[in-house]
Amino acid sequence: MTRGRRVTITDVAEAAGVSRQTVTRAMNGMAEISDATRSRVLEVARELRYRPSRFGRDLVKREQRTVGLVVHDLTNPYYPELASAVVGAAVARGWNVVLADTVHSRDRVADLADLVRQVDVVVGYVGLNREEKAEVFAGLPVVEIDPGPGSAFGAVDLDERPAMAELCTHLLDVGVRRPVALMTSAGAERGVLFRESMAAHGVDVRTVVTGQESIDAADAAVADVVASGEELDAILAFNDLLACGALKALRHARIEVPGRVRVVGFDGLSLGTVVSPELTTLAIDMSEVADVAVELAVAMFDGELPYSGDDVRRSVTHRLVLRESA
Amino acid sequence: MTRGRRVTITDVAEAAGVSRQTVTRAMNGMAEISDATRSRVLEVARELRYRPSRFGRDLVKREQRTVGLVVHDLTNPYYPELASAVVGAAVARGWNVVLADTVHSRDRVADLADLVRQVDVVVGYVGLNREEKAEVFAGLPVVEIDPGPGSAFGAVDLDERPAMAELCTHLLDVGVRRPVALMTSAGAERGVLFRESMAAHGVDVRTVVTGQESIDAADAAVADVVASGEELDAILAFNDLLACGALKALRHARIEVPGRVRVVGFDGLSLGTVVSPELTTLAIDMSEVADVAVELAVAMFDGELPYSGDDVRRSVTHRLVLRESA
DNA sequence: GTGAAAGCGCTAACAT
DNA sequence: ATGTTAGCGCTTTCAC
Repeated sequence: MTRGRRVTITDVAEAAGVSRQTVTRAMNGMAEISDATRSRVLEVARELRYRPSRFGRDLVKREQRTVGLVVHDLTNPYYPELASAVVGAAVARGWNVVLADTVHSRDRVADLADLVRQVDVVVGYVGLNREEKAEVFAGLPVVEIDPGPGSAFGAVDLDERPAMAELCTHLLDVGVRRPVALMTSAGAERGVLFRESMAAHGVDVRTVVTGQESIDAADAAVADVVASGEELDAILAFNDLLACGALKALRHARIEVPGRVRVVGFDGLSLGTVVSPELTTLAIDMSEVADVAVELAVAMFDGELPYSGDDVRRSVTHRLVLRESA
Repeated sequence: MTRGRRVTITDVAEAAGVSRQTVTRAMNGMAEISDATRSRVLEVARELRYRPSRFGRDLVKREQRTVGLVVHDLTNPYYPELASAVVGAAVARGWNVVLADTVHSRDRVADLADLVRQVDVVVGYVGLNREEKAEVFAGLPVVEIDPGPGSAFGAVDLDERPAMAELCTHLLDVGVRRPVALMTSAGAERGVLFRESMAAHGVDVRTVVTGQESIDAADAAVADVVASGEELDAILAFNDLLACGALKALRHARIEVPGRVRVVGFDGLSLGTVVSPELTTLAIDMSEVADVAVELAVAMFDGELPYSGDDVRRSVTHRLVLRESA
């Protein structure tokens, strides 16, 4: 049972009294071999617990392609939906996916450098600063998702503007006048955009900051607002997660949704259909994001596109999904 | 921009006028090289867009280890929590994770056979029949999660009994007399166990079958029961997903939870804390499951354990987590 | 149908 | 500090 030297094709060849090529033929179900020797070789291989080394094989075959998917935390429901879509897009193109999250990482730069050595392209939420990225990803096709302006790599940008405009119209139509933006940080782009859009219609948005991106933080923050007695008739949350937190707080305060307060999330996760009332949300189509990202990465890898610049930026547009909560 | 022959270490060596070994030294930040040549080589490498082949490297270094994680559908929140935990357990041991789901797969046997060629061990929910498994995984360390009796591989069994006993005591204590088991299929083990446990206390359990493992199916099934006017005071769902569906149906029917009907889920997903009321559930510790599974797989790979038999079966125990819904 | 030779791209070990 | 040699485990010619 102790692990010795790895069993190689040569061991099998010797044990079976044939050449290594014959073993290859047997293992890979190739044609030019008699049934007799094939089964004999297979038998020996099994006895020896022989498993072909993927490294030797891939080195010569060179058709093995894998994308490294980097997400922050699979425990945040946004990332699994992305991961699922990326796996789908990748397998459709015959690529493998190796998964890395940054939440389990003590040293992001080192761990990503490790990942980089195992994959042909990287896709996802990389989350390093400019210099670190340049160092870690030198020479590798990378497609960042929603990286903000000035990415030095490929990028899939998420465009919230049209949906945001639509949302504001809807909110104003139904009489919203005291909306709150529930954001993880004061500077969050989504919050700023909401504020500006509503301001254009003469409506003030108060921003409430949760600090953390968690349901509990959102729950607590909204509970505070409610307790303060301040009027509000709508909440636009940073994402669906925070929106769910808002829902919880309002439910505890016995405030009707959407009757008295409308709640809107961001992302369009399936999570939004789990809760009650179901979440109205500014949704992104994850399969589109994944498909565009993988497509871009593959094209970069194939040398059909450069590794940076406008040619490798794409945009995917949010859309307003009206469900029950607003 | 068209992709030619791959740039190899030899190309860089020639272009820089040094030996391949020197290129290796430069690329890998090794010691025995002057700063001058190092930077010259690096410069040439960058110009040529040289990236070392991981296959050549891994073939000689032989320290690259990866676990194949097989899940059914990342869109089902159970699997991401598992995936997150497995990634954590794997990186802690210096292993990579390649992710495969079976929902995107047209031909499970073929796709898993592909996966098998890229990994050193397989962990997860494999979902093939006996013969297919034997064929696909011949000679590979495999750890199945919750495979049921008679697995031919390593296994992490999930033991629901203690928590189930505790749950029944609790339910009876609070006066439950007309419980319903909300299951995906009539034969589901969890349902059977619940029925038996309650029967031991003289309480009948009615089983309601959803067919599908989805919130909507559960919602519809429970709505039916409610509409039928039949009395019920508790629902034990097959998992947290179905429990959320039950919650939705009850909310629409304006039936108080836990006031009039208690609802209990299974798995202990974080999903259960998103909904309101928060879900009471028979929870499994995913990090424990993942850790045990990866540990087992690694030990099998290292030749410290056999590939099947009682030595490679472990058990992880559910526990009752009382939250708001029961 | 089978084997011998050559080589995939890289690094370890041993020169110099 | 740099180069040479050998070889990782496999498959692809190309003989026979």
